[in-house]
Amino acid sequence: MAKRGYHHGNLAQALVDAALKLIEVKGPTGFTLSEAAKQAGVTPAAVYRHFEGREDLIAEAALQGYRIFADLMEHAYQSGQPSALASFEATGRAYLAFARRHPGHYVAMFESGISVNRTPELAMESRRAFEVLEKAASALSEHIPPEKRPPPQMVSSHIWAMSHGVVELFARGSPGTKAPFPPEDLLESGIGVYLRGLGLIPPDS
Amino acid sequence: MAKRGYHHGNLAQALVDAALKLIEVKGPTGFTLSEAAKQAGVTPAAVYRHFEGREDLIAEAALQGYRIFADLMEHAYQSGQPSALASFEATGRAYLAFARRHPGHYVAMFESGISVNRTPELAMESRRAFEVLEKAASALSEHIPPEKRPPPQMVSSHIWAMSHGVVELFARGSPGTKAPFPPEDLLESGIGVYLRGLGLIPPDS
DNA sequence: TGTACATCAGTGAACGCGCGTTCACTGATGTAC
DNA sequence: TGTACATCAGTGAACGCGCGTTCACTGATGTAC
Repeated sequence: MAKRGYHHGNLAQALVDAALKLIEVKGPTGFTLSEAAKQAGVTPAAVYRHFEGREDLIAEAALQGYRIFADLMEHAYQSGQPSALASFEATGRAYLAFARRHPGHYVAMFESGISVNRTPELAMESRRAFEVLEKAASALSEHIPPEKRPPPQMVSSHIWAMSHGVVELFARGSPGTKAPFPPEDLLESGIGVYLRGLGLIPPDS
Repeated sequence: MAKRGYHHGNLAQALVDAALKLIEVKGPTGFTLSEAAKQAGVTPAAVYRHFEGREDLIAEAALQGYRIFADLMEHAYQSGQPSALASFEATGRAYLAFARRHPGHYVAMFESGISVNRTPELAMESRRAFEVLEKAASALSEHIPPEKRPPPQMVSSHIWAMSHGVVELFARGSPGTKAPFPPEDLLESGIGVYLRGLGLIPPDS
């Protein structure tokens, strides 16, 4: 990162970092290639030495986000072992923690409009992340009597939806929406009620 | 709407409609004032006879969306009366139905970046919509023993989050995300599990 | 019913702007000998 | 260790574009008499 005069040293990553900062601050719309270049102390043309163009730069930011996200989810899953319930709850918390700690990445991944099928690598990393959630849901399902057991993919979809909804509506400075509760509490309690509904937590705990 | 030569007749609404169509098709980013004007068969400058500018046009589209949304929610709430449970479930379904039937409005309201506090009218209509959800949650809470009753606003936040998450992740042609289940089923079942978790539906139904 | 005129709702040309992208270039770096 | 040279990673000027917005204008509409 040390600037050595003419050559930058690590421009590619500096551009990604600048892009992430811009996306975080000004939204996916506010990001421009020129501004990111300026932020990195470089001419817009220099970007083309490292990326194919604007879209490609966002895609790289998203890819790095999915990598961090998947790692975080996997780590959270492991941390709850061998309890299926603890693992599941940990991944839910990890989702929100990621969104809060890496808002630029989160927006690049979910709101920038880039398709996860843009490159095989991107598709792979996003699958890796969500497979953790599905695996956690699957293990959890084992504790439900088969006749009233919903498909694990449905369970993971529910949790994903609630997590994403909490992030979008309450965790960000969403315009004009004041959060009635801390997002962490909201997600925690929401998942709690949900798990109780699955019969996995005693009704009066 | 009939075009009477020089004068348009109902240009303001035609512009809103064009904006909604554009937002629906090309996302909140894809919308431009010029394009909307062209769509309506009019010069960009003509827009300024009816709106203060680009933002004002989006705000009007969002306002109309909140009006429809609030009406729909209120109607759904009424339709479930006098059962608190039926009312609650109906409002959840109405949320998703609105998002599907009015995708342009939905995006203008929740993804265009316009603040709900932009005008008092906008703030009022959005409050009206979400107060229905809170009222439904409140009535529902009456059926829960006080000592294990969560704050109604928390319950409505949970449902709002899950609804919004389902819409964003599974109901739209979200890039690269294939829906594992129909969004309607996903939301219905998710709310079902949640209500069971609140003890409002018998565990084995 | 017919005419004069004020009001209204458009036009079309022009603006300044920042954007993404291209191109020939050049200064810095690193390697072969 | 020193020099020649290929490669690399930047520059800076230029482009065409569509954007939002402004302005003086003009044709259409509707009303008073």
